[in-house]
Amino acid sequence: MREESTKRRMTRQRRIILEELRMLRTHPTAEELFQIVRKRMPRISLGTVYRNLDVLCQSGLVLKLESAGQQAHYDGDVSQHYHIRCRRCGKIEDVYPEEVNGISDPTVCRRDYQIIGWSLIFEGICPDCSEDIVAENSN
Amino acid sequence: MREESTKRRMTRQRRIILEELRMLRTHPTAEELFQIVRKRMPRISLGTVYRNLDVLCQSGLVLKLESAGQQAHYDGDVSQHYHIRCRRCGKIEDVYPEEVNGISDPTVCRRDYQIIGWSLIFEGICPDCSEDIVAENSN
DNA sequence: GTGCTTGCAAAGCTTTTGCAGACCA
DNA sequence: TGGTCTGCAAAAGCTTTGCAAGCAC
Repeated sequence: MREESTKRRMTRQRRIILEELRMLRTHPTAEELFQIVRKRMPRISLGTVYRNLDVLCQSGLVLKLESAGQQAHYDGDVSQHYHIRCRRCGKIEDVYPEEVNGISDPTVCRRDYQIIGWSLIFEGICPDCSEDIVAENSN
Repeated sequence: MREESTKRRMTRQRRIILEELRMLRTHPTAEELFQIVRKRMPRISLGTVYRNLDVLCQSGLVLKLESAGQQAHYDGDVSQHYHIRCRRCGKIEDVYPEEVNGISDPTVCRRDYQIIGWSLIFEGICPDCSEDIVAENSN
């Protein structure tokens, strides 16, 4: 069965979540963003924040920074840039392309951090799944 | 109070977990590795697998792939390489340095995948935490 | 009016932890 | 023998989901 694309609606909740996230220079968790949005919409629920962040990610308007086992962080800036995470407090900050001098020598990226390591992860659709998707859509 | 370094023991469980992980070319979750190790040690518990993977990561013998979706994945190969994750099935595969032609043009990384994006995450200790650590150790 | 979305609360999943007994060095 | 480690089970923490009412289009 072909998956129909769902018609999204720009609800007040969705708009405010996006607005607030874009105003932040930090990369809040869903919970943190919930606390912020709550000031403008006291009755909004955490579940709604999660649902909307998910929709916004799928639309490409928001970036989800996943870190397994812990809380995901969200980024309202989808332009090309990288991140640095503090292994102790979990805070995530931006790293801009001009700060990085190549993946083979990434130690010189932010002078104020003690760099321990880095990871480069590509995202895509594997050959098996590509086949499945084609099969699904040919029904 | 200064943290004393703990004396680690190479128990049968720890050894087998490391052995099995090193034999795999995949990057299993704790649960998956648990199922594998279980065949050799039927009474091992999932908690033990988690605890040992944590110890092995701290020793630098194992890599924890956190930014890899919901569950953490573990890698027994700690030599320099990158990863690619399928956004549909969650599978993680290796990407070797020679396949990557620079972070500004990462689309040419694996011909058999449809690349959607990539992320570069640095890990370190932020300035605030560095201060805290110094303060803690000066007691 | 249709059907996507919300608030609320409960459920689900992954990971962590407390404890008593077991085991490595 | 001492202190680390294990198995078991319960707890913790983050995220998802079911449902009836609400709202965007």
